[in-house]
Amino acid sequence: MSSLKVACSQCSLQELCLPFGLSNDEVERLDTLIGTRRKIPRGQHLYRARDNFEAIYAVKTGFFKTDVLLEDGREQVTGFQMAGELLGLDGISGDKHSCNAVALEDSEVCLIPFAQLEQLSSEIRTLQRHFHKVMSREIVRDQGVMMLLGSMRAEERLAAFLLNLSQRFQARGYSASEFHLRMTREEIGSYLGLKLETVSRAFSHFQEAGLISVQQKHIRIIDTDGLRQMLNRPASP
Amino acid sequence: MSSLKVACSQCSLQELCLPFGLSNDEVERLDTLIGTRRKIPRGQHLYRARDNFEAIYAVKTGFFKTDVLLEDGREQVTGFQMAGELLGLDGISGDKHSCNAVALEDSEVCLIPFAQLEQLSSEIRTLQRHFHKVMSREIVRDQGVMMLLGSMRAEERLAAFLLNLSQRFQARGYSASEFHLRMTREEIGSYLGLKLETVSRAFSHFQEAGLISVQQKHIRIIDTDGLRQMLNRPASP
DNA sequence: GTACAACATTGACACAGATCAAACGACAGT
DNA sequence: ACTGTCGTTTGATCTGTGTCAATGTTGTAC
Repeated sequence: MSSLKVACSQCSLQELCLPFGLSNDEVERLDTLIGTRRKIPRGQHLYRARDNFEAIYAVKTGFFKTDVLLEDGREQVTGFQMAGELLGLDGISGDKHSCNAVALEDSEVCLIPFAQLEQLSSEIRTLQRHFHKVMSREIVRDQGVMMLLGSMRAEERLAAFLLNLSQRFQARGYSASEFHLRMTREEIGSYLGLKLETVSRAFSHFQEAGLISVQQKHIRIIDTDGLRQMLNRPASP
Repeated sequence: MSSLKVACSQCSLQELCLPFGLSNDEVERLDTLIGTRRKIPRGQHLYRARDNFEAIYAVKTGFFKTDVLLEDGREQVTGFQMAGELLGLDGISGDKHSCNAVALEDSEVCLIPFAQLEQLSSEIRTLQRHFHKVMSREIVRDQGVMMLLGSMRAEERLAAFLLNLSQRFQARGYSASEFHLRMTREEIGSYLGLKLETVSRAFSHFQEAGLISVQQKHIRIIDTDGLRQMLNRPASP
């Protein structure tokens, strides 16, 4: 786990990440606080539930999952995070992390000491505002996941998941229609409240229907509108 | 919808609400910002999805639900809020509310203009800190709901729900073992990702098992530990 | 190149919870 | 007290997804 100097002002993810909306001057002040980058090899934890909380993390490169474990071993994946997204907001409330964050591929994160971030955000209005928006966006995202888990059927969930990934890849300059899944069917299933076999069958079915093409972890979206129409389909007559 | 002057410094909910941890002086500064209280009769909306966001709300008395609606009419209840809890944090991210907030009984809320709250929280360190904790707590709560919806069986979900309500009533000085549900079976079901019939059957089953007594909306918890043991029960052989 | 381990697909069957339906209870308005 | 409405309970049946099991595929270590 090496660490090196890094600067938001040089970072191509500015517009997706914490510095969004800041002036050049302000980004430079943010730089003074974001001291180090950390490499997390695939499979390793960035933090674990019950670890002390002192910093949040911005994904610089790579891909993470967050999950919560029940005593009996059941796992719930609560999210997948990609470049520019923040990790660790769960820790603020109780000074301990409440979930695990695991790298799904070799990744790098920028470490943002939280006490200093609070200090700086009380000085820089736009930073404060943006940080609040980021936290709120997380709450809204969670509402969406609840909708998905509480009211949608298996194939709707998977369609929503694929469309969401597609849109996030696109926002990062990657193809919206072709990408590589970093997570296993089991992790997708855990996130969507389904078993891995159900996920696999839904993939196959989408492929048969000509909506996507699947080869293991490689996904190509052929018919985005068709996928969208999979949503809002309560029952199937 | 009447409005009247109100002060945190006089409020018995201080310890559960936004002023938590503030000094007397600081609470008085908070008073200057929390101008009005609003009465919301049962069944009325406090706000709706897509309403402009300008304030958050603290529940002074009463009981709310928040929900998200899909175009096809499906509803997902995303939470129930009681005295001292904040409503509206979802609106910060997009300057519009992303869910509906409905009073489940005649209620009163304190209106907290958000721009002013941000201003004050940049001046009062403990307020800033506490506000961040409140937002983070919401994120952690949502993780719990995801766990519930994604990995638990019907009776586990209901047991978790009852224990959660019980604990929150207790924190407000009410009985932990005896309370009145403000929501219908359908609303509970929507929150828990179940149909109302399943909720009703689970209540009946808990009653037969001697864990609780149910008479319509009146609940008495007889065996808290028994209820707790309903959790962490993956499968039944 | 071969062998192994991890992950993915597919099929057959089981079951938890959904759906459909009927009856019951509580409460509000007359 | 009577009636209608809304919410709840309970039963019978159906079905989407889980479970169990076998086979296929990919990537890695030797």
